[in-house]
Amino acid sequence: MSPRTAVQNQEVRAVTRARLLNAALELFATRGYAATSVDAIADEAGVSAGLLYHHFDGKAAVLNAIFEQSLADVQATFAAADRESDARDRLPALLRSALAIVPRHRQFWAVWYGLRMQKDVLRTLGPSVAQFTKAIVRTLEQYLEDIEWPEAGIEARLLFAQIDGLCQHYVLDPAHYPLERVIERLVERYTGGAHHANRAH
Amino acid sequence: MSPRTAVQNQEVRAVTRARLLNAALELFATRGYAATSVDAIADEAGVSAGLLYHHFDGKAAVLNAIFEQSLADVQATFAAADRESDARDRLPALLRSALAIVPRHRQFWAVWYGLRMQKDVLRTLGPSVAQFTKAIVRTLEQYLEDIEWPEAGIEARLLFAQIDGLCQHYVLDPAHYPLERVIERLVERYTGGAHHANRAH
Amino acid sequence: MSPRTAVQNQEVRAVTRARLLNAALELFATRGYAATSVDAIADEAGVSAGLLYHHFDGKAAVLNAIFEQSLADVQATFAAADRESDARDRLPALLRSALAIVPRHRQFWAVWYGLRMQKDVLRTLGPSVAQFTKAIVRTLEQYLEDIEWPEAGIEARLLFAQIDGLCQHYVLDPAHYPLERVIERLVERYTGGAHHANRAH
Amino acid sequence: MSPRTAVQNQEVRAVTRARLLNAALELFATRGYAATSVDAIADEAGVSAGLLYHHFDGKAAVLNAIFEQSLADVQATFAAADRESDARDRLPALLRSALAIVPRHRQFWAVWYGLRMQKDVLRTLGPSVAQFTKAIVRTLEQYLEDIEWPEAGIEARLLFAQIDGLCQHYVLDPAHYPLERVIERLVERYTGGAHHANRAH
DNA sequence: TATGAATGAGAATTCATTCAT
DNA sequence: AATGAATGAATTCTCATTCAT
Repeated sequence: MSPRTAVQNQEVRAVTRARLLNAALELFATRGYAATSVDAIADEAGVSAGLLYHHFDGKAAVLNAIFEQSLADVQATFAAADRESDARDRLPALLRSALAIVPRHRQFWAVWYGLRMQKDVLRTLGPSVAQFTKAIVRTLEQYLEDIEWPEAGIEARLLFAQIDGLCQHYVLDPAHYPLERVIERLVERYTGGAHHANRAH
Repeated sequence: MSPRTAVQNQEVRAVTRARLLNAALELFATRGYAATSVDAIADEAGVSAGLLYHHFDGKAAVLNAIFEQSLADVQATFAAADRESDARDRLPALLRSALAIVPRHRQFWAVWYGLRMQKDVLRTLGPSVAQFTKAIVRTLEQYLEDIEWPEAGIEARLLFAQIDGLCQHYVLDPAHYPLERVIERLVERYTGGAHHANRAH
Repeated sequence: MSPRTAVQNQEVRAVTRARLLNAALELFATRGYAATSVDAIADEAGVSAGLLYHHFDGKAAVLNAIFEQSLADVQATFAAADRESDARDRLPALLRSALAIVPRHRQFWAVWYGLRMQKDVLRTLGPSVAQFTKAIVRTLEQYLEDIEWPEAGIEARLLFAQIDGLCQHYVLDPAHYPLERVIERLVERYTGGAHHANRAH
Repeated sequence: MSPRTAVQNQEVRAVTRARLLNAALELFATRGYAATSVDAIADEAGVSAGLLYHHFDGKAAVLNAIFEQSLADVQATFAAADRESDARDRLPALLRSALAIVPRHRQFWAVWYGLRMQKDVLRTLGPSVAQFTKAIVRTLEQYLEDIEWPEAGIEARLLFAQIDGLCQHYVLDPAHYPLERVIERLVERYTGGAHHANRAH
């Protein structure tokens, strides 16, 4: 009774949706959310602007979908670190998982860093996004306390600053940023007797 | 026709210009550059939108002026650290100067962090802005080499990540961020035998 | 390919068509013709928007079909009054038939009253619709002349105004409008010696 | 300090506003509210579409302004009838004032009649508009009771139906409608001993 | 210097309609 | 017969910018 089968339709829809999301992600990342027009997204995706509205309620909904998509992956990865049985392994695991996440979601991070200063936009993105930053600091602080790092509260701020900062610097110039070496250096600092002796020599 | 003297006019001009810049800074910081209208800036400044065009060539020029204003101060402050005679004092001086700069230019940093992922905007801001980030990393690397820090290249990345990251985290929540303590912790890490022992014990 | 017989298909077609017309009537009546989208009609009818185009040439054709459907009934009812053998019975018969027609076509009247001021829409609805109003006045005038009502031309205007007006007022609030009593009052006025006493002479 | 004087500006603004309102009234009346585009209004007014938004919040606000403008005049005229000292004069005064109002606001009535079936539009027009019809019926009923007309409640419905209906029929064809004679006939009916003779006895 | 009316280009969004299946 | 993905034109609205005064 249906022209295409339901499955075929679902596939077509999924493909178009993915193309729109990719196009939007690309443009939001390079031009910024506010400076990207719906027309430009549709163009980049190779479809008409009207079609975007069959898939999303509007530009804001596209942004939302991007966040849902990427944050789910990010949180899943962080959750994996949390399942390490030995407390000493959690921080390295988390740091190394960042090494994997950041390049995989390079454009998403560009969007995120371009928006996170604007509270009105964040408000439209649901509470989990707004709390994202705070949640990470709390996790880091817990990990540091678990390995009895002194002044864990302050150190957590510094550690988070390092992760956040290097993530951005990588995103700004992924071709040249020595992400792996920087993260390994970071792992060293927070590993084993590392907090007794800062250098591995 | 004009009841004002030339000098009075100059004063009025300067005041209006400053009001426009402050208004723009405030709005760019909270709403983002692209999402801020010229009308909104003029409104916030308490003048007509038309008047903005007597002071600036357009919205982009206002952004430019904001960068000139703030970057000049930032660079002057960093230059002061550079004049420390003892190489060991330069890094602490630079870190502590950040402590002063960041709160003073809180809104500027919000604008900067909201824009720096967008290469097209940066291009309109002149080459000095685009090179800003790289220049700082080079300076940091130099300072670390001066104190014979091993792997200064990688460490400079981490150090910059920390500075950049904490600056943003402060800007995101200035009321609660323990900026001073975080920076002092940072100074400790990079002072004296600090690179031998990461903790102050 | 087709598991239905031709007869079954015809039945299904008729049902779908009726559902579409009902849905359109409902929506045109409450939102107005121009403000009702084809999608909304299809939704309300529980079919896809595409299917509407298998039954009608477009949105305007749906409106046309609604008019054909309802006007046919209206004119048939009025024609019945015309067949009264006694001239004195015609007017009461017509008035009482209105009592029956109006509630039966409540939504149609809402559409009609919402559109009849717009000459461009009327033009697309065929000449019979445009002449509808004038035809009724002529009939009323004839009926009044038949019972030798003085100034039948002017009185026909007033009588039509009453019919038209009460029809609208009923449609605006069918739950509370005392349609029957109002019409009976109207019948009284135009019955028996009423028009002798009715004038101030 | 201002380029044009404040008064000059006010005049220019008022002129443009009036042109927009006239253009909108004209188009709403002939094409209907929903079918009239903002572009068409601006075109008809001889200004750019953007300018409309310097004067009104949007299309709905234009409609609102039209209602405010016309309803104020209508209600003022009806209020004048209410000030007649002799109860017997009130109804004739009200009827004759309609004779004056209707042609003066011909287009407004076309808009009103084209919209009043759509409750969602009315809701945007403020409560006074929604209650407009009911308020008139109540007034008419009161006037009829004052002159001891029997069954004033039902008669008020009929009287209102007549007024409303003839108003519409006039609006539909102002060039040929014998408005004055119809209203005089109406005045006769409700004047003097008419209501004694008017009943079917 | 300053205003604010005015514009035109472009933004987001809606919608009647088509068409492959 | 029926679906729903897709389109393109139109619609509402925003906004940077100009200009007469």
